[in-house]
Amino acid sequence: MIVSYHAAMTAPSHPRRPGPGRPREFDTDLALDRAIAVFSERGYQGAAISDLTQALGLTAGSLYKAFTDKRGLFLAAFDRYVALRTERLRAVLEGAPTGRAKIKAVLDFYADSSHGADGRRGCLVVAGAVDLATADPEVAARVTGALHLNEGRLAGFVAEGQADGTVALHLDPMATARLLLCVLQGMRVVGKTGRDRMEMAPLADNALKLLD
Amino acid sequence: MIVSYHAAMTAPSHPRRPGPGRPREFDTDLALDRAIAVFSERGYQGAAISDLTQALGLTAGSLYKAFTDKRGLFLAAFDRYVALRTERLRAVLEGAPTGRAKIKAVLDFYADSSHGADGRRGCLVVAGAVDLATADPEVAARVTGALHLNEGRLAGFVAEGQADGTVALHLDPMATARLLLCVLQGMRVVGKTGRDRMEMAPLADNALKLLD
DNA sequence: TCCTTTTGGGAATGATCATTTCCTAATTGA
DNA sequence: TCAATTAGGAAATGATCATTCCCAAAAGGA
Repeated sequence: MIVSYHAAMTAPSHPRRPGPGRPREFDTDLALDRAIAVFSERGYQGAAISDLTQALGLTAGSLYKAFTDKRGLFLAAFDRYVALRTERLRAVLEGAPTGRAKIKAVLDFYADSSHGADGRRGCLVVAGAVDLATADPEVAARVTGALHLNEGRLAGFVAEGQADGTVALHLDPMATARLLLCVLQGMRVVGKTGRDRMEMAPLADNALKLLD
Repeated sequence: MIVSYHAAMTAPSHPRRPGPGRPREFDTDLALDRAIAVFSERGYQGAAISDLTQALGLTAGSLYKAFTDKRGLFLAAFDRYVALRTERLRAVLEGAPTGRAKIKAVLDFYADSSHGADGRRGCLVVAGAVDLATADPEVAARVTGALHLNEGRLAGFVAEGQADGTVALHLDPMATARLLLCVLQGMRVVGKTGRDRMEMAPLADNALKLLD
């Protein structure tokens, strides 16, 4: 019997329809949250099933019944990671009135995610890019998709800023968005070496110069 | 008998003193060049010894006699990678007269390394950061060292640009260097998803706005 | 020439890993 | 209440992996 004292990190997936059979005793989202941490820290091949069963509090049998595969678990964790980050980003974006303010919020969000223990843990998209982009076409497609999603969001904010007068008109929204994307992903790489807030936070403000 | 048709990628390591015993039949630097490619593409744990022996054209016995360990091979490949990149960077820097021109050269160099097949292959420093930064303190120290080396170089160029009038004086050299470092490492991550030159090259010019 | 040393090569080894299997338990639906 | 279905659990399995061992070969030094 597994008892979850901590709820999942929010963003519940589609609730399971009851159906026949013994009900699942663990919270899938909570398990995926922990899988995200293990895969982010150790990489895909560096995360052994025994590491995962221990971190998720599951036996190998339950893990395989729920997620088919180590690869299936990674894909589920990846999808949840992207959904979770998207939701947190949306929350952070709520107060931002202008295109520039939205880009500032995104930069702050990534600077915050890239320092201290969270920074050391790293980004699952980056881990997927490094460990599986050349070996697993389906993971590669998801990594590409996640980056393009981000790039598109940023391009939208640049265009929005150009419309509201907070971003220079001479900039190419796509090229600027791609550069901002590099700044964000670069923060995640640099953050893996353990930087503090004093080092990362100022990057966000300085990067805004790219919008002038 | 192993015959090397291609010389190593330049930057020979310290030549081996002859000593007694059967002479080594393979070129250590060439072998390391190939190990760099395998580790960069597949990550540390994703690169099996059988992958490495095949790519290096060595048997497991020879590999272990020369490099002790899989870890030892990775460390040797890492050191060679950093040395090789440093030398190529130095070459690219030769024609650059001002601080700004040097930073432009660095950005161009990374944009070039991050597109096409080389971009897909990826950066060994990024791979080390993702796969081993939390698990292997010695590798973590080398990754940190490589990034700090780069950061310090960039800070020097910023200060140089401030002295020669090509970089704005109000900028903090360290903070600006750290932001440029994020741009560079971010290019390497984004490049893993297979971007072409048209996408990556303009990033270098646009990033120069950070120096105004 | 012979001894020492180091390498090349390939098979053997032992560990680790991902996955499966089998049994028990807990549900739903009839 | 019973059949069908699904989950929990732990041991077993088979594959893969990193590493070692052993032997033949190629050098230097005495």
